[in-house]
Amino acid sequence: MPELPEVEVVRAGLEPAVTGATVASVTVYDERSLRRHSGPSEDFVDRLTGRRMLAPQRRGKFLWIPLLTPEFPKEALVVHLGMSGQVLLRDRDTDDPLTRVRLELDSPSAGPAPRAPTAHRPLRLNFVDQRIFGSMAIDELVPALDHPSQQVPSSVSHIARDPMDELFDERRFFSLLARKNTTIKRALLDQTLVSGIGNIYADESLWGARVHYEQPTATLSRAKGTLLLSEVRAVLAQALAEGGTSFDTQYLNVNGVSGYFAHSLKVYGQQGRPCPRCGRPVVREQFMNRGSHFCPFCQRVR
DNA sequence: CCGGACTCCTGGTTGC
DNA sequence: TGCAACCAGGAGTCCG
Repeated sequence: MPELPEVEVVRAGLEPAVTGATVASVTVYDERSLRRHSGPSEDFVDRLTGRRMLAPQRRGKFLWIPLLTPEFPKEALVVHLGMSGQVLLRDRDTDDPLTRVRLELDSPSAGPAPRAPTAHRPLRLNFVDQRIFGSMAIDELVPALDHPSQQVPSSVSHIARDPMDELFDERRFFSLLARKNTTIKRALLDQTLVSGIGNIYADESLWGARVHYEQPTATLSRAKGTLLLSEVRAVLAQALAEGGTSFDTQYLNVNGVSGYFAHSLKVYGQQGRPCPRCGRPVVREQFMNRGSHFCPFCQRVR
């Protein structure tokens, strides 16, 4: 479900509430949500309980909260929302259906309620996930391959930087596009080439750049590639500014509020409706076992 | 290396 | 109205 803008909305929403917070207790309601954790759920609970949290970080669609140890942060709580995951910040007496993991926190300041003047207030973090494709895990932090003074969870180190990241390696991206024998939408969805893009924003960006999803990357001109990357950035930035895309209550921010970008979608889910540029009908085709939405007139393989 | 099939799941929507 | 089929923002593995 959630792509970069939605995950970033969650990260930013968590930041003021969890930075400096202490984990008072952890309850695992469904062990399947710990599939990516390398030990039993007791190990997950033990390694999280009593720890202090640092500022949440993100790479692509992966989110993590470094955990302070007496020495230095060397572990993090890694969260992936999968298709249907949510992180909700609640008062200590609020329940959410489909909560798979719950953390009770002592938060230093702000939360969903009006700011309390007291130094520490109780806060509940509910990890909600209908389909259980998302996960929580405690993972070791390792130096980032391209920037060893930064740390990333070991399970995230193979993920490329996202196109909004200052250290995104544009030269590497274009050189891989030129070298690989694949098509452009596959490449946009390949999180080891560029991260954060999912099915919605891939379709929206390709429409913006007038590129067909099956355009071979090797024959994509450098000018088109540059245009496409700028469309990706523009679409992600606008979606972030609008709080992400919510079709229903499947995606909500940490306060349970929907995003507005669904109103701005040009082709995703718009099959049969007129292309906003040329007026011809938007088409949906099956691709990679999911839908690809595009305008056959504006977007052609060339 | 590449692509397709298949896996992990639940619940809302669609269509007969 | 009832129920089955279909659909969904992701990502990993395996096999040919």
